[in-house]
Amino acid sequence: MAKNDKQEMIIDAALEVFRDKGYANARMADIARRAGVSYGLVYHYFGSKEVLFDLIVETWWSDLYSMMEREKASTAQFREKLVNIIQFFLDTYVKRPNLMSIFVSEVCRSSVYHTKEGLSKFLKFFSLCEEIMVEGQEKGFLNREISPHHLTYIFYGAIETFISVMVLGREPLTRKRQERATSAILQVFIDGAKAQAK
Amino acid sequence: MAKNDKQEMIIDAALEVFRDKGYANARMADIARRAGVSYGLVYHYFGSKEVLFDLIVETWWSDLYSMMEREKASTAQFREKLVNIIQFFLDTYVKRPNLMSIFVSEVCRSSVYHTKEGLSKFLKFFSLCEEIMVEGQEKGFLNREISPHHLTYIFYGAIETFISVMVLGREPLTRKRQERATSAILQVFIDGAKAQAK
Amino acid sequence: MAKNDKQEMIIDAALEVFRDKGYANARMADIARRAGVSYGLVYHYFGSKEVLFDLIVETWWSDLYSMMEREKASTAQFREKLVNIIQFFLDTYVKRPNLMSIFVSEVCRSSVYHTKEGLSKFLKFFSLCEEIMVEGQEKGFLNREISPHHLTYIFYGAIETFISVMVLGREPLTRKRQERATSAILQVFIDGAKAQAK
Amino acid sequence: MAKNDKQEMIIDAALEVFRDKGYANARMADIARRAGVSYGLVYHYFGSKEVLFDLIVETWWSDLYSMMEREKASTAQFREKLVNIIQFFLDTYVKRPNLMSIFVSEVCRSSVYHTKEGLSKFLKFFSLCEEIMVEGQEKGFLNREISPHHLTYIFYGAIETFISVMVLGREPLTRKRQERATSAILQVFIDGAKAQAK
DNA sequence: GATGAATGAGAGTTCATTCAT
DNA sequence: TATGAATGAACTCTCATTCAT
Repeated sequence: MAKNDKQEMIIDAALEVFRDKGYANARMADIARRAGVSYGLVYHYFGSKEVLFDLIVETWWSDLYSMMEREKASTAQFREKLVNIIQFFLDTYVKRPNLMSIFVSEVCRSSVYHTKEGLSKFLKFFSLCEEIMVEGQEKGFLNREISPHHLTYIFYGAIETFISVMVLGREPLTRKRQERATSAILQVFIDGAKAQAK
Repeated sequence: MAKNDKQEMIIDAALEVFRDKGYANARMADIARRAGVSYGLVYHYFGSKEVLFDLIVETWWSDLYSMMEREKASTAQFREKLVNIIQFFLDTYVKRPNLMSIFVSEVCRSSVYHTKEGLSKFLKFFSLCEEIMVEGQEKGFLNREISPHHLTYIFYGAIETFISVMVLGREPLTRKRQERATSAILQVFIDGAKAQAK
Repeated sequence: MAKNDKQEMIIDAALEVFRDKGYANARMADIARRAGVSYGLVYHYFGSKEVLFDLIVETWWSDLYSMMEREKASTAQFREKLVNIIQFFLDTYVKRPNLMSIFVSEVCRSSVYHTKEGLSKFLKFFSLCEEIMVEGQEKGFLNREISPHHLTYIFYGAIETFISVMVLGREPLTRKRQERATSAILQVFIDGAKAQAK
Repeated sequence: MAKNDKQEMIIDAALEVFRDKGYANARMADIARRAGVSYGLVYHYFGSKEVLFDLIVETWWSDLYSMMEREKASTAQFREKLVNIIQFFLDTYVKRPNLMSIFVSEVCRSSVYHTKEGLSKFLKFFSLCEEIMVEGQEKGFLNREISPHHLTYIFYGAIETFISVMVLGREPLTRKRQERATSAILQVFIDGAKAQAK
């Protein structure tokens, strides 16, 4: 108990510090101080700054892949799958805002992160997303003439930009805003933004 | 001549080093070495790492704003304006790949960058983009029921994700791919990704 | 123990290095080397060169003020108070020669020191000294027609010049010399230097 | 003409910069900028920072020695000689305040200065002063029982402290204050500060 | 005479990490 | 488990000085 307590306090502190300062400017001493432990203990449990960071980021990827695999295997309607993907991001923003911030600010575009094995993490996600898009095409929901790559970029780009704007502005996300965002993304992605014919 | 030569060599070297290592891990000595000058000279001309970085990023924002203002004021068809915005990003990727990389990796999501006045730079861009979306709604091209904020996020998110994937994968961009990407974004944004009725 | 040992070793080393090279030319690496520790440890304990220097100088001011307050409050004869003030400086020269050197060379006239809050430190000392001079006037020992400012400058100037000459010449101060200096200062200050009438 | 103009502008600028920042923190670029010339020209004329500083300080010593030699050789009354010495310092403070500031802040106590041949400069001055004190004793003005060393320290210490207080406080010196300071120093030095018998 | 581009030794400081206790 | 003293590589930045023009 006590052991897990301290470990979790360190991880929580790390989430805050990485969010506030970014990986490069986060100091182990900051993390230890915010967790209320000595920095020796951070090393005792986590070995290095990089390991601690990777551990945190790994929980994100792991959750993301789980969700994507689940949707891929699911028998739900295609539209429902898209909704679930959008909701996953928005829910994570609500429930684990620090993790979401770190993903946006330190992972999804960071050259530093990508010098490591980071690119492959993304490619795996994109690949899962593409499979779902292919399924949408095969089931007759999506236009077969548009490449699944492109579909993925547009769909994911919309979500990521939404999330990023909220992260950067530290905006709260109410249930109502969440629904409106979801439906806006879906509507444009499926039906386009053009003016409705009467 | 000689003077501008050296200054430009330093800026070019900085573009490469910032692209490769990111702001935090870029060393002034790297930049100087790659430019073939002493690091004293980098300070002679640019004062500090931060100033040098800001100078580079400023050229990006300045070009971006110019383009957006031009499109806003233009009398071209709405669809044409969207095409021009997309082309601006793709052209910059082709002509100034290092600048584009830095924007993607160090600016558009960097927590470090956003602790400074960075957020306002984005808001200004989004605001210009929204004005164009509003124009599209007023001219009857775009659905008035979707908020201009949302339209902006979706449109820009698609572009940014395209660019990011190319940057991270260091992919070349042929004219043909450029055209296909443009039309994919436009088609989905305007008409949606749903399967075409026969 | 060990902790205080190292801290004191660093302070002692700093006293030597600041004395030998002055603040501006003292290198933190010198201090660390002379203390037999890494320079990281100097920063661990003292944060910066300036903090370390200020800490040292503060001990001087603090001791000086304590002595002056003590004399002010004392019920001793006025002449005795002057003797005690002179003795304080001479004793400090004997017991803490490095501190005295630093005061003479780096504080009492240093433009660098005075750009900080240094001037006020002096004014406080002068002010305490003046109060004692006023007391001397009120008790009928000192000539009321001479301004307490002037009395202070002359009295203190004599002491400081004695000390400075010893510091600059690295002269030893025997008990006997100490007594002769004290009585010379007192005699001239009180009775003047003019030839004695027979 | 033009040549001397620039040289003098550089020296004047150096006086200001050395006064404001002290030798260690004065930058050649500051001096050049304040003189309105390139820093290459400062080197062209003066060779190095140290040479420039020494040149300035040398004018002080040279003027001081001239005055002291003049007084030594003079047939004036002893008291008059003391007055002239005091006046020399006060006049220099009025006419060349920057030079006086530099002497007080950077020369008279600076350990940096004294690592060079600085101490001998002082000893020469003290030696001249002592000769005058000896003359005072021999002519029956000064008490023969007080060592000429001590007489020198007390007399000079009074002057230096007066000057220092004005320098540090950047106080103006009116003719009236000048007279009062002179007579206070003289009175105490000759007759002492003790209360006058009625 | 005059400029300022160019150099690079050198200094302060940071901070991840180790390890004795 | 837990601490924080201790280390030193690494980095940014300064600035006196040189020298081609």
